[in-house]
Amino acid sequence: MLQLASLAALGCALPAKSHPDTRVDSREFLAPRTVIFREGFDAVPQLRLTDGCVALSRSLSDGRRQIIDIVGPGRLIGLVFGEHNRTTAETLTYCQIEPARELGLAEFRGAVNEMVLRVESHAILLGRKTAPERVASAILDLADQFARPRAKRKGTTTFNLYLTRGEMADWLGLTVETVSRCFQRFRRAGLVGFTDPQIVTLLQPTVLQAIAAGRRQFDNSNNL
Amino acid sequence: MLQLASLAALGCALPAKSHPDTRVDSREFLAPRTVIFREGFDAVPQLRLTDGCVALSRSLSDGRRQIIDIVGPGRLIGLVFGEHNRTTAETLTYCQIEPARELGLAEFRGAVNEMVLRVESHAILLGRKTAPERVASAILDLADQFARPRAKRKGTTTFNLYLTRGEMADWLGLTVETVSRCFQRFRRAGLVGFTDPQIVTLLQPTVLQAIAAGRRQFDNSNNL
DNA sequence: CGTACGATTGAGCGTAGTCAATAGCTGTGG
DNA sequence: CCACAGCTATTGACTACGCTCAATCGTACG
Repeated sequence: MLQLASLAALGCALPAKSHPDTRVDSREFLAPRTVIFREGFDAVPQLRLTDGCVALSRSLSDGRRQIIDIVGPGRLIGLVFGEHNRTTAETLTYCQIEPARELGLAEFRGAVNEMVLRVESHAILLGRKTAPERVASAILDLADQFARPRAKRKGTTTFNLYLTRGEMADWLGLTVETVSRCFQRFRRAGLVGFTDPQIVTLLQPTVLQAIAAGRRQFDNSNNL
Repeated sequence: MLQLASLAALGCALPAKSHPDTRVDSREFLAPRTVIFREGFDAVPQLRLTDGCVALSRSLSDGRRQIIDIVGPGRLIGLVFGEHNRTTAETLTYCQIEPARELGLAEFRGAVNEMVLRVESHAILLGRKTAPERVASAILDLADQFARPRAKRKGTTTFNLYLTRGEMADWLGLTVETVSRCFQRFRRAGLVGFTDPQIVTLLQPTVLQAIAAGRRQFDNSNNL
């Protein structure tokens, strides 16, 4: 029960009752690994993710998959400008979503800007960063999206890494094994801590930031 | 003079007079390798590329560069939704640009959709495709954007590959050498033809499409 | 209790990167 | 006119990062 206890401690998006069909607050909870909409299908109305974690992905015909973005609470999914969904959206946790109310122009521009900015940053990551740089970037991004503000204010940030190693791999353009090895290297170097593979603590965020940004002097130091 | 003759034959964006400061049609021609706007600087008004080829890129602090998109005639550059430019825009040829007139909603949505679609497709390419798959995808994309319609209607498509091997590498997340090797493999396999490295003819577009899409059976066949 | 799945770890391999040399072309200046 | 520098492309030899394959462990679940 470590898993569940940890989830609760971190404020994971678990429903009051654990049955996935439970409705809370007259809103629907979606179970983990539920497809919200699928790439290529008719566009779905804009949604706002109230709680949980969603992966947006695209696949090649032979099954190779690339997760384009990981979306945390508050952000929009299904920003579609054409007739069809560009990506598949899949929940990674219990999720609460609601139809996005009409957006003001400024808010809309902000949401579009954030989305494009993130995809473009991810393109640099995929095209030009090494495996440890990618994993460090990912850990920091997820901490930023999913660590509770209260936890962040204290010295050490701990958060739930909703993604499996396989999903991290599909996000970062790596394999499961490489992601796992990078995590272990970071742990041995004292940069992050975890007992359960999903519950991660940032121990040296500054060093992680340096690695994520590609400042190479940190690669060989810190007994990596 | 092969270079210049070929450029002219393909309708490259050369000014009537070769001096870069020449003005034609009361519009400005920008010389190749001119920076139009720079990443992080104050946002520039929307521009339409009338003629030529522009690269949008971002860089890491140590100089590693990722070209996010290659823009051909008719498309917009400087679709900015925030206060600062997300990317650097640099001409790769003589270019003609003009302020984009006010866009209708439908047109705007279309432009945004195309932009996001392209970046997301590029993310799959960077994260999940092999080097030959990337190069094949790039060749087809550039043929689509830069081959003249007249040339396309005939059996064989020939076009000017405005990018150097180095720029291809920065676009595809590879190195100069790997790009060059892929081009040579494709040439030996009879998929593309070129004497000048910039002037490329598609000889077996169907096979290139299959490789670009990642249908693996084509990798070992066709004496690659 | 058995099956399934995720994570980890090791051994070996292969794709793409690094380093280096060369050729070809362009533009410059003596 | 030629020598030279600078740049792009190509090619070869070697390296190494990350992938593949395989085995093991722990936990969840029916």
